[in-house]
Amino acid sequence: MISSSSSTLLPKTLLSLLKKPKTIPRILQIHAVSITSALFFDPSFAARLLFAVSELSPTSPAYAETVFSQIPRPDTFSYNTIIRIHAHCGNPLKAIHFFALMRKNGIFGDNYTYPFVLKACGSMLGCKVGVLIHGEVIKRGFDEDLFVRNGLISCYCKNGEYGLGRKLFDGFVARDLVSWNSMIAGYVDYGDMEEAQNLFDEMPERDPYSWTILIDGYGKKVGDVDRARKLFDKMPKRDLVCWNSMIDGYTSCGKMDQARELFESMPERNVISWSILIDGYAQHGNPKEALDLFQQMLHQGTKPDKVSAVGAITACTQMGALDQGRWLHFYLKKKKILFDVVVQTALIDMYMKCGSLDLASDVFDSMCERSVVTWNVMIVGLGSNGCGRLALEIFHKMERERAPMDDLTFLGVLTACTHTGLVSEGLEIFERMKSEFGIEPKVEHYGALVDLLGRTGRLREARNVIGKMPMKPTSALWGSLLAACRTHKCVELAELSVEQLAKLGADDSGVYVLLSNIYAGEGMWDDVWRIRKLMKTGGMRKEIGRSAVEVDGTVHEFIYGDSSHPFMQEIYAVLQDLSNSVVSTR
DNA sequence: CAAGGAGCAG
Repeated sequence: MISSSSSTLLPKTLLSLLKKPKTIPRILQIHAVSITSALFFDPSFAARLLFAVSELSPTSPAYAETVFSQIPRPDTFSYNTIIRIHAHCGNPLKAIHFFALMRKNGIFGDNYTYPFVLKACGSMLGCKVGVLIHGEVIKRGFDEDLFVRNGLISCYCKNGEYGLGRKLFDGFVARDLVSWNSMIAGYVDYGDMEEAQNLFDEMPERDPYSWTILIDGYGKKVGDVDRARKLFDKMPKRDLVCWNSMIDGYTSCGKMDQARELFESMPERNVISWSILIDGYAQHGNPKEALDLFQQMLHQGTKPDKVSAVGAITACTQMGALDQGRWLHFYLKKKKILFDVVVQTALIDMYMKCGSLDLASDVFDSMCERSVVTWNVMIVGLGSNGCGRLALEIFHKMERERAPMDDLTFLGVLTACTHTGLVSEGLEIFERMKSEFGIEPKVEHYGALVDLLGRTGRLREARNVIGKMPMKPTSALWGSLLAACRTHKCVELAELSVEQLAKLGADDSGVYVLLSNIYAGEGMWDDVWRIRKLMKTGGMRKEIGRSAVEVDGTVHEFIYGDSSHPFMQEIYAVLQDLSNSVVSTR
């Protein structure tokens, strides 16, 4: 038991306590005062503490940096430790930064340094830095070290230079399992399963890593999940990771039954196994099952992490299940699941799609860090809830804060403008999109522009947008022009749209229904009958419209023409009321 | 006086 400290502990005592990684978080908390004074009095204490922090899982890079800054004259070991932490936590730039700092201070590192640095290069910095490091490795005589050499292979392979990796691999006098595995992973990453399989067959011995690389490759890279399964069944010794990988192979191609079967027969599971399945159900249109599974996971005593939490939130979003979403939000807060940008963004999206603008805004306002996705979700959410002005406000806030934007930001703003009829504002932003923000409009943006103009009756301009856009117009573009023609009664452009849709092979029943409605509206009955006949001979049928909503935890489904819902009368009364009030506000 | 390279969820 760690006693709560009234007196200050000596650095030596603290260090002996820090030997057990599991208790470190508590020690950091309880003995914060002692640690501060130890940092002050014992010059080597910070270095030891830094190492202790690096052993934590999850590590806190921010805390590690604070500790690092307390080290008076960091040696190679301390630099290695801070570089390792950052490389491991996915901060490659930071890792390289400390590598550079080390060099600046006249320390050149040892053969322990390079594998960390190479990992950082491999993950995102590109192999140009890798090539530089390679030169450095040779210069310092570390090129005989297998750890370093394997690090180089993986760095090259992860940057698409698998040829360079292979050259290194072939030149090895000695290889170990990791050399083989790194090379095979390189081929799999590149999508060359044949070469990967060849190497795999040539291997003198294999471990679960080797098998998993191939299973994962067949399952996700090439979608040959049956081949992956054959390998899986042949494996002599299976570990947790390869089970998860196999399950993920099934979920990523939508074979949820097989995934579930495998999941049920697992000897042990971790939070990743649950997350894979939860997310799989959420991604493949079975959010109810995803939520059930999430509950099962809690029941079974597995603590959810950020990933599984996001999966469950997404499932709520898809079902429009506000109550369950709110409960989840509350639960995550209570259990102190880390709230990062991704989780919070998922919550905003959920609240928006459930129509709860206030709760969404609460989360948004409480965030100290926001990603592009966060802003986008906010803008899209406000727009689709009919608050175009508010969406524009968020966009302008983004501008003021110089937050990075992407194409989805603009798509969101344009759509928001369309829904609220803010034509001039939308046009202005479309103009500035390329000139000021340097973002090239895609087909979707032109589509939004056509919608924006079309819905307010500026059909000629909408048609000109389609005519002048730099890429080939898609069927969706003609479709929205057609829809606009229906609202604003323009037979000529409607016929043109249908003609173009037919050329693109996108003339489904809905298209002809629209056209015949337009004819009917203009009293052109001959044309109406012509279209109806055309539809009948073409074997087309109107698709049935349906929607679903959650109330008090129950999901209600509505199908066009179906009157089996117990509250049908009341529902229609409300609808009548709503349409009356819409008419009166116009 | 401690440490490194390869595989699974977003």
